Amino acid sequence: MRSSEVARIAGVTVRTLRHYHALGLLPEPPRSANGYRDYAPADLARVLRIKRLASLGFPLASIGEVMAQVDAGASADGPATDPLAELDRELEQEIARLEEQRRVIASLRAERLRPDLPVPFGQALRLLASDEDLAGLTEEERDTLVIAGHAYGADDVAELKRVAEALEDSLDASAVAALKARLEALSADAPEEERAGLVAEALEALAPLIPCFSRDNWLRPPTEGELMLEEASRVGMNAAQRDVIARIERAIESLLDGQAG
Amino acid sequence: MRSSEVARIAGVTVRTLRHYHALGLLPEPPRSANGYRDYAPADLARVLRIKRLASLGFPLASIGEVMAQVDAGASADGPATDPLAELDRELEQEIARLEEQRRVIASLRAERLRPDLPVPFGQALRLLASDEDLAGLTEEERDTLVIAGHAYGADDVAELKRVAEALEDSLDASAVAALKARLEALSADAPEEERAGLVAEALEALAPLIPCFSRDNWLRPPTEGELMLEEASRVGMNAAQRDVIARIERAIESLLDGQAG
DNA sequence: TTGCTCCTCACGTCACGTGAGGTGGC
DNA sequence: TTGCTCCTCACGTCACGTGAGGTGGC
Repeated sequence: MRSSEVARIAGVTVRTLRHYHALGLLPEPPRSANGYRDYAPADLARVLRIKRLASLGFPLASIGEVMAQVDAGASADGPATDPLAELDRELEQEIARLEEQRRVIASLRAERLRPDLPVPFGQALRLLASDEDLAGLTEEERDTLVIAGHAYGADDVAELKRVAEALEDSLDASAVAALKARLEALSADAPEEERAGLVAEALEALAPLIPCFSRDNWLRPPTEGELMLEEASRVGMNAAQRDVIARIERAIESLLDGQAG
Repeated sequence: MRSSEVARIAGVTVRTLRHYHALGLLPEPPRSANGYRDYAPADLARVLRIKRLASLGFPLASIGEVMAQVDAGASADGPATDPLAELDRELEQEIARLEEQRRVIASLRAERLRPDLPVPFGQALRLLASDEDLAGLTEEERDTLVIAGHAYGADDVAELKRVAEALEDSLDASAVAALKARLEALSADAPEEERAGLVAEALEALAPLIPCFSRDNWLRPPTEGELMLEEASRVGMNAAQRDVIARIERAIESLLDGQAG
């Protein structure tokens, strides 16, 4: 019979038959006088077997072997490596992967988190910033958050959450906003007096948070990701602004270091 | 920074970065004097965002749009078509497909059926033939079964099961085997007398099964698959054998046709 | 000169889909 | 001559992996 008949009856396309030929899964039938392929019922049967095994999830590359094993009568001797069992394990793993994706998606949707941030980081962020805060971020701030989301480990996120809880009742939001505005307005050639003032006021405002900070997190050598995070957070800052930030960080570090002694 | 740094920190390969460039997902950074790409923190952030969205299951081709939608602040206006919801539906369907495959595999394993036959057909076959029967099939017989498995619909399988049940208590297995042997031994030039005798004896032996046969199944016009099935079942038979089979079938058909009147 | 890092093609993967361009029987 | 069916390349899909072959700074 013609290729189109085989294809129609088997429910595949002619191209599929060619593909099976190319893979060596289906033998090339003899040609009739006009060069058309002339298939026998055995070829149809083989196509049907291939189709069924493929529908179970076997890759075509392994179906030849599976069919040979079935034909050899894998029933009696108890096959050393059961292809069905192996395939089942793979399907199980694939399903587990997809279900994990769905769980993450469900969390993102339920908590209205940014889908391009890790869920735990996004949750911590929720405690620190309102929807409007997040909507009003500059591109640089958003990129910094994305890099932080990647660089922060579980302990960093825990620290973030502690800070967030402390913030709720101990911090004066308008004071923080005022400090942030003054830092942004700081010109590159700001005098030492102005810088030192900013550092001191910032440390005073941050004082209630110091106990939340983790000595481990602050004093261990930074990872590559954390270095990139610092770089990202300083994009667009001038020398004076970087100086002030660095001095605040060093002050916090020495406070934490002193705690231990 | 260099491409290898970005790749290492982001946990991808340099080739992946090139791929994102080629897709237009990641802008080409400026080159330094030696022609090396010089990435900014914003590029790292973009790679991280792409990676995370890809890990959720978004195809790369749609991630550009998803990121734009996230940046546009899809939070306030309630996005007309939520990409996360759509993705979740697709994942759900994919999981359902894989679970169906696992269910079929579980049936095949539990009932020790041939994995290249449909489960219901294999179950019916189990009632008709023992493991040894199936192991002793010729290639032609096996191919015929495979094609039958595909050609038979639910009603054909039901008929098969009725026949199997009737067989258990009403049929003489040795008589059937003897008839089969005589048919196989029939020479192409067998005289009419011998043929007619075989037809009559076969009909007598099959008599208890006639009530199990479905008038609908036997008298409706055959499908293409059924025609191929008949062709497959006659592979290797000579003219006399085909004649005998055809006469048995016609006799059964006229019996069933008569039932209705 | 020997490594190391970067660069640009370009083919391979998986199971086919989809033309493109040509031929034989009605 | 016009359709219809078959044929053989051969590129495209998806997200990169994997060389191949060349270059620049130590």
